[in-house]
Amino acid sequence: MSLNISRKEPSPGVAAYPLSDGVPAGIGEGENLQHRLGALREFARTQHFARNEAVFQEGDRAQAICHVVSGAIRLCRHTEDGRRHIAEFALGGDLFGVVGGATQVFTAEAVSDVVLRVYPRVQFDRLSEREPGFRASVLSHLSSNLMSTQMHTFVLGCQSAKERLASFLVGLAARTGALENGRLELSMGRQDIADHLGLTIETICRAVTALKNAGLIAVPTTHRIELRKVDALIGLSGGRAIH
Amino acid sequence: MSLNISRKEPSPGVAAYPLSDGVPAGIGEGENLQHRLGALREFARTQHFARNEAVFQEGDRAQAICHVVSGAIRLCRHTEDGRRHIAEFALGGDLFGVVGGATQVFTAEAVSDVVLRVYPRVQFDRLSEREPGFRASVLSHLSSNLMSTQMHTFVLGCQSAKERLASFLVGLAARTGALENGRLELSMGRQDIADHLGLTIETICRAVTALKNAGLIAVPTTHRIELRKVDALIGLSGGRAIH
DNA sequence: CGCCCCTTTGACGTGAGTCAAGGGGGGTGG
DNA sequence: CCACCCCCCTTGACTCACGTCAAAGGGGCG
Repeated sequence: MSLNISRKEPSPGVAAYPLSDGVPAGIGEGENLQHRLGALREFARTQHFARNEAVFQEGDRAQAICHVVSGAIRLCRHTEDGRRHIAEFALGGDLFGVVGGATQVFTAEAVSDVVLRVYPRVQFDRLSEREPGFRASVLSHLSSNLMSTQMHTFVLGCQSAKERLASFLVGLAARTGALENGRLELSMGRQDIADHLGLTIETICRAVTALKNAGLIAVPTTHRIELRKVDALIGLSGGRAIH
Repeated sequence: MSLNISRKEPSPGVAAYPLSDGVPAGIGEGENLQHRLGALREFARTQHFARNEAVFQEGDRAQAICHVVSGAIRLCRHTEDGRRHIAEFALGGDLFGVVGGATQVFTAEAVSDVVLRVYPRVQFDRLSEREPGFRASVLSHLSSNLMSTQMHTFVLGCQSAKERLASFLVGLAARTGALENGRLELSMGRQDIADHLGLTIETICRAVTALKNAGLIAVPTTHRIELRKVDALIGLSGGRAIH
């Protein structure tokens, strides 16, 4: 298995490099992890969380694999002195809680009202022991995740505020299919974006304004962004999307 | 899945599968991936690379899994406008080239003179298809990698220059066993450290000087650092090591 | 209608980047 | 064995992007 990183499929989660096409990919294996979880549907339960409610905390015993049905989740860490880092946003279709040891590595909080499909880890682990194809899917999922995280690392290490914002918007658009029509729905607030990109909320605001003034985006409402010059945005982002 | 993460050495792991729940962390598996590669020894060849020589380039066809016998490798990306990001340093005993699709995601270059043990990917893939335990090791390896990368993301997103340097030194010390005696050998130059931490070489120099003046480290030679106040360094690093 | 929370903008401060000018160590050649 | 040179590291002076602090808008909901 070449640990192939599925480099295509826009919508149902996983996509790591939405922008780089071309590579004959194929984690063989056929189905993605979300799909395969269907095998555990009898063990799953559906749960609702209100905006800002915590699903689990860093350090909690890891007991659940979560599938976002609707809404958005932020996976983050807090430091004693109040800094916060958001590693990732899980959107509709995405999984979280998969990676880690016996305890959760991140705190998971609802960005907006959220519906989750929750699978017991015990069953999940059991299935991956029994079913090689399932484990392959896990591997593929992990692999995608790793690529995304490495992308993020690059963004944080090398890019300016405007570039980071462009990377974020393009990445989000690629995940939600908004690259087609340019209409992007932001479920998270400016502070969340800031903590994801290693910037402050004021800098995010100024970067948004700058992109708007440059005609690259329009901002009809705070939580809706229209991509007006996608190519320019992709250029700014360095041609590599975050997520 | 428990995808146990910690790279913590003593790995007298027991679990039959890394996915088994609740097992005390520590790369279970008994054997790690490096060890399991022994099964492919008949296909391996040993190669030498001089300082700054490239092992492969980003975009090359991915054909090899590499095991660092001695020396150090940097895994990096370049942008058109000359920025460079070093995702990771592979030190003696580490593997690289495992993750990715049909093409390399990173450029790999020798930081110092290097000896590699190179395994053909074809054989590697074949083995992981045949041998579930092997695939489990791959998964475990990936998982470690992901945790490291997420750590790195946190460092880049939240920390100041001095904190980043402390994180780097502590992480490196933890990997090389230098936490014991505090004697740390830096195979990479200041520019490499800068590109790894998202800073400039001048900022690295100033941060080194600052830590030195604060008595946290001593710098007998450019490439040797002695950790004088490990606790303080760990405190600065936020208590979480990079690698 | 009005409150509250989030966002936006402005004015100013600062940590890191940039530019430039020395050092110093190790390898090479004489 | 010494001396020179080259490359990298270090330091200083100045700039600038981003952070901080403060205050003024909105927009949604009671």
